[in-house]
Amino acid sequence: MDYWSKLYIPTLKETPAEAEIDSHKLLLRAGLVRKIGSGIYAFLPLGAKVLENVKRLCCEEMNRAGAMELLMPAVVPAEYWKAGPRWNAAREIMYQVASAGEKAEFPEEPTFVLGPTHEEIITPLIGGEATSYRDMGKTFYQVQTKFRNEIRPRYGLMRAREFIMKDGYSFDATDEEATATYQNIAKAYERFFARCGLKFISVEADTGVMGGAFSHEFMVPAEVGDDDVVYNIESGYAANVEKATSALVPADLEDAAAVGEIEKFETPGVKTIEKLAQEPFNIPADQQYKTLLFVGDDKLFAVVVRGCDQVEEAKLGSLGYSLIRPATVDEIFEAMGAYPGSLGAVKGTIKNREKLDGIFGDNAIRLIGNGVTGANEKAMHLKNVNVVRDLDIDRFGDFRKVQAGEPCPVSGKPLEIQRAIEVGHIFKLGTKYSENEEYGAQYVDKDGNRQAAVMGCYGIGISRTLQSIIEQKHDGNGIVWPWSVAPYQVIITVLDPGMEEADTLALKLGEAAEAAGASVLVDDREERPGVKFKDADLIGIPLRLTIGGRGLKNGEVEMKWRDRDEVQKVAIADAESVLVEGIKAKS
RNA sequence: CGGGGUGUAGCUUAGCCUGGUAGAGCGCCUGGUUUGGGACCAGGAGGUCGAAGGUUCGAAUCCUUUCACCCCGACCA
Repeated sequence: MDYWSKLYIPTLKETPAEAEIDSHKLLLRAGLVRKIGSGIYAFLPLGAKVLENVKRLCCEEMNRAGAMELLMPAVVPAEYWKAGPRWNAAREIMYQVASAGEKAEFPEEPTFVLGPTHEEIITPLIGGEATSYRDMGKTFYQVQTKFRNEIRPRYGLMRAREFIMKDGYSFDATDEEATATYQNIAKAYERFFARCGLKFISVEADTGVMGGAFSHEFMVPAEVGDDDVVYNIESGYAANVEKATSALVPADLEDAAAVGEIEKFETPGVKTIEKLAQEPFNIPADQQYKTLLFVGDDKLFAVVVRGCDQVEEAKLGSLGYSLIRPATVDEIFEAMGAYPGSLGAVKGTIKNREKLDGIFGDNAIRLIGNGVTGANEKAMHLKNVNVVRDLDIDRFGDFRKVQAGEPCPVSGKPLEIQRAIEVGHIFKLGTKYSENEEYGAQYVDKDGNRQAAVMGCYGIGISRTLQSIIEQKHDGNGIVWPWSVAPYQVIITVLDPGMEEADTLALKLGEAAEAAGASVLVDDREERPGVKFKDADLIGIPLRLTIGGRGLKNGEVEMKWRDRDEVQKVAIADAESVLVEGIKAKS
């Protein structure tokens, strides 16, 4: 049982100007965190308590799933990363650590880095010693501060440069066992997020730089999220927009026959899809081919989509390049002989075709059949361009961003899109990290053959989950903590501290609540009642017990749940049993 | 990295255009009156106006440089 007057809970009446979204404002106003720098936060005592609660729930569910907690270093020798498969892609987000002291050096190549994630550490750590098939079927996890040089930290703990993460890693002997482990952890994740009181959905996700066979994200629907989730409730289909597909292009679609010879026509001043869609040309965007150039691992390539579609850059990952960026205007001109706005992929019109490592066509352009595209000449376009006959496509694939209303790939019903916060992400990695002989993780199977362990990795943003709970559980008065993570579960608001009868009753009921398993905060401050009620609401304690002189005179105390409006008056004689009953119902 | 914006007391901010003793509200401290949803009165503490340089008799205010932070975009495991 803690007494407010002995604690440090600096609540704020006014919102600091730095906070934009409700959960960030409440983190600050309720005295949970304070900013130290951009994307760098300190947890104050109350915030530390919630963090600990979220962490504990996570550990409980991981343990229940059979995983083992360990702890790896945050400062990591850079060789570990250099030996791994993604040093080039990942180094930009890693903070470097120089040697220390007066003779500190800051070499071009980092000596140490601050760990942004730990595949590169655990693979040699466990893989180097786990040498028998008997050592497989193990899952490890840790809860640790992670460091990532986010280009733009945002919204308090939502996207921070230093944050608390639970990261887990599994090693299995076979692909089937690895899939079973993956599904087992996915269930643990669902239990964890449910216990946090969150509404969430799990969606198919892009594997990104992490790589691997497949992946799911755990998403908390919220307008302030950074991701778009594509879903259909009836069919249960749900995927990150980076990964989502639709049934827009029928599987049995027959390619249109050519309708006539290609015709070049003048389009003075036309550099955009919209311009071409207007008078006097009137060519709808969905009848135009849009040609975009990218650079993948220093090689130029082109992607052709419909004029009305957007390229989903995450999907370009399937092309096999490890680093992709849009091409510059100069690079485009050198290859195509034209500038953006006049580009096209028609055979024979590209000035330096050999400079293009490939031309990739989105499946949906087949819906156009015969359409219009740039002539790779200023102010000229081509019509009657037939997909099969005329376009110089090396390979078709799914490269476009799905839009709301398109048919669900499972049910054909319209897809919906919802903003969401990514709080967890799991990957079935396969053997990407384990197959390397020197660095990786191999074991010897029953038949004496050397095999690469089949790995998985599993992340939960603990501090981000904390803020997501606030984002989803708050009202105009403050936070509404779920019982499971609340910093205190019961607050006893003593309106007349110093009145012996009130203090004695508070102590008695507080002890009873603790005996029933609840954590208790007694507000014994010399403040007016209004201040205490406002503060109790702001910091979001689930159950409030009010003891005041007026009530005592009538022989009663008040009980109020933070997430309900009604106030329950309870006779002092019954108070203990009613309180304990309420606590038992929650635990 | 591109675009926009802000730095004045613990928090919210006025003053800046048009240079002339740095102001208010909240919070804090003392005393008093209050006491069931962020009380009132009186008194008080707290600021090198983000930093450096310049112009000027004089700079929070004008100029230059720089740093930090916020928002949008790009990026994002």
